[in-house]
Amino acid sequence: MAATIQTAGRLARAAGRRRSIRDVAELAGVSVGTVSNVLNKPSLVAPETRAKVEAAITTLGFVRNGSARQLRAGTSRTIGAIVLDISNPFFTDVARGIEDRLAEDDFILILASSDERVDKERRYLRLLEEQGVQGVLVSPAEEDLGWLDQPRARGTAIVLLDRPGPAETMCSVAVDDVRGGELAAAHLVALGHRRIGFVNGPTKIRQCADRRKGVRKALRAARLPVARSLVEVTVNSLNADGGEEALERLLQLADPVTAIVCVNDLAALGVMRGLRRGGVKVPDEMAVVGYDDVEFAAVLTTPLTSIRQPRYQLGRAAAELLLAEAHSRGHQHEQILFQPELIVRESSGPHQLVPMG
Amino acid sequence: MAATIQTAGRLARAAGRRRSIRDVAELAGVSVGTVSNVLNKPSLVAPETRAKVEAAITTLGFVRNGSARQLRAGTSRTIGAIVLDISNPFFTDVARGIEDRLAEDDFILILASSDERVDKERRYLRLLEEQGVQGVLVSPAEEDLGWLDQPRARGTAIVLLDRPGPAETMCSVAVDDVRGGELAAAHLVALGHRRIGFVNGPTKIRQCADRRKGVRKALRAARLPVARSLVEVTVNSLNADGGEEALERLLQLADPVTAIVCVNDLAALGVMRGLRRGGVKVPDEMAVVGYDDVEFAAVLTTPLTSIRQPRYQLGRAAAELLLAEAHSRGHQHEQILFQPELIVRESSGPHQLVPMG
DNA sequence: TACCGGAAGTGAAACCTTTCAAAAAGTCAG
DNA sequence: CTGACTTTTTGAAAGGTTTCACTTCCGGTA
Repeated sequence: MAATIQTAGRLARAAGRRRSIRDVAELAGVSVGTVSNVLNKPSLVAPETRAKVEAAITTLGFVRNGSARQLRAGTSRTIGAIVLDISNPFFTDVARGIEDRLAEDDFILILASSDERVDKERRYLRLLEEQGVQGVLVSPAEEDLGWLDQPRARGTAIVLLDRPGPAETMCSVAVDDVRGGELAAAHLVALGHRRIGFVNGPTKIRQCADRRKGVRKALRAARLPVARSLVEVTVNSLNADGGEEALERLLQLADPVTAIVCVNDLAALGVMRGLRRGGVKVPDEMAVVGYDDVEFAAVLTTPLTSIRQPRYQLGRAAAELLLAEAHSRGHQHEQILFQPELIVRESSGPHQLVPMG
Repeated sequence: MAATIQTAGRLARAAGRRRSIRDVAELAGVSVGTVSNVLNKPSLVAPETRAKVEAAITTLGFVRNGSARQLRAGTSRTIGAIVLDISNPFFTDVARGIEDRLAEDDFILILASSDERVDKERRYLRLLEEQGVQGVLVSPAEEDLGWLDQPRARGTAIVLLDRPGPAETMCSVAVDDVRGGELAAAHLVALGHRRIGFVNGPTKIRQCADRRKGVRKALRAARLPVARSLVEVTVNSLNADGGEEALERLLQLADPVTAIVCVNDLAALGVMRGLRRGGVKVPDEMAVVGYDDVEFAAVLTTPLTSIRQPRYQLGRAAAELLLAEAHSRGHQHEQILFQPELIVRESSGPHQLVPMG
């Protein structure tokens, strides 16, 4: 698959070692302390001196040695983030939010993906600690958070990402999944639907459990009998095929549903695909609501109603909290819970009223 | 939108400073040199001594100071990558490939997104240099690569990502976009199409220019008159709306096309959406081919034929090259060009033969 | 002229690790 | 018991920056 088309040319690596602050000082005819001041506290240096030093820096192509700086100053300008899966658009947007916020304070982000594996998670945390990061944002792969105690005791600030934290003891940033499920179901109920299908994943995944809770809550709030108005279908793979499979089960019901809530957009896509194949009109004969508001939800032939999470804001807020925790000594831990948003599109139209059983 | 639900709890930061190798040595009753050896060359240390030291390390919760290590040893285990846009799935997959390859050699990745802005690009490169990275993978925002000369002269290894490099002088990894365009068009020609629409973006974007070249090449190879068999439509925004807009123009032609190649999948999605709205059947009345093979291409109601790029492999190869360049002194620069792959799905069916003009 | 005070610049110590020459300890043959 | 090894441990130097107590340099005032 790969083809090397060219292979030639010798490495032309610069001969000498990297220039140090001492070389700059020598060329500029000042002491090392002065060069350091030009770099860090320019206001303390006379303009002409500063100019001389800056000139020396450019002619030599001097680049500050971050390790030495960090070793001496004892503080870095890096933050780590350990996310569950870097190729998940959710975390990509979160990462972007983190990065943007950090850039404002001239921090940089070291991003690591744990692939939901505890061993990688821990290895990365250790590497980040060694790197001397000011703090780490973690979206933990497991329920148990005990492994974070030691690093915290050592002074590494930690903020939980996409996971509500144990109150009082640490900072966390998450989105209210219960509310999201509630929004989706309440929307359908408001449209007149009285029998709703819910395509869910395994409830040992927190998100699935929470969203389910929200869906049931919405029905109860509308004084609908949950047992009769909600048909739950659980699939193991939360993708389009899983959705289509779930749909088949829902269509075989004696007492059919008129609307379907899916725990994510990929599953919703499968449901919509199946409906089209079966000639069921969306939204006239079946309303569909997804979750996540992924990129393609808006651009489908029948645009998909979905629940949007403030992913970018989540990242920004997490970074904000971490910077605060890392900087100020007397810090109050905060648990921030973002609210998801219902984005109504064509896939959920008003239900043509049928005589209610 | 955000609501703080809890805010309490005082920071319980460990009192003392971080434990150093000296503390470990003292507790274990050995010299610092021995502790260092346990950490770096355990085979040199007698088993009992090693055990004592390891015990001391765990009781103290010692974490090696990476800055000091790097300062002294002169070499880090970090690699930087500057990509155009971290929220683009293309780069996400590439990043994953990079990370996986680096992990094998116990390197970690510092990932930065330039947002296609030259200033951010340069700022990040500087920060990475200061961090003492062994090398940097760059997908440059601009044609000009002069700004990479200085860092390279200073000894920072650089590999171009998703951009064929100037031969001989540096390593690069890219995907053959000309070939991709060729594959798409050749596929349609093979199906019997003799008049093909091409929805493209501005040709100053390299990818657009290259893919266009490939499309034309395929037609010439089939001995079709390019002027008559190819209808090019250029849109500025390469998204679904752009695609739908381009479709409208194509449908108004006196001599209509029977197939459409789109320069990316999002545009293809717009085209398909417009076709469905207009009641044109895919693939019977119009074949559609996209480019990128994004996640949703396979799960649409009419799955989309597309061109797949070996993104993960691209990342792996880039990391491989960078590690090689950073390690071995007498290094031959390599330009790797990956070949894209045609993924045939339902959206491109055989063309029902009409009498050829 | 002598002295003062503030601004500018200096230079050595400290940060924590790795490295390496050399010392110490242990092993074995003679 | 000695000498010739090998294995293990030691201790101090080195790496580049920041920090900070000091010195130097000035213009201005008494």
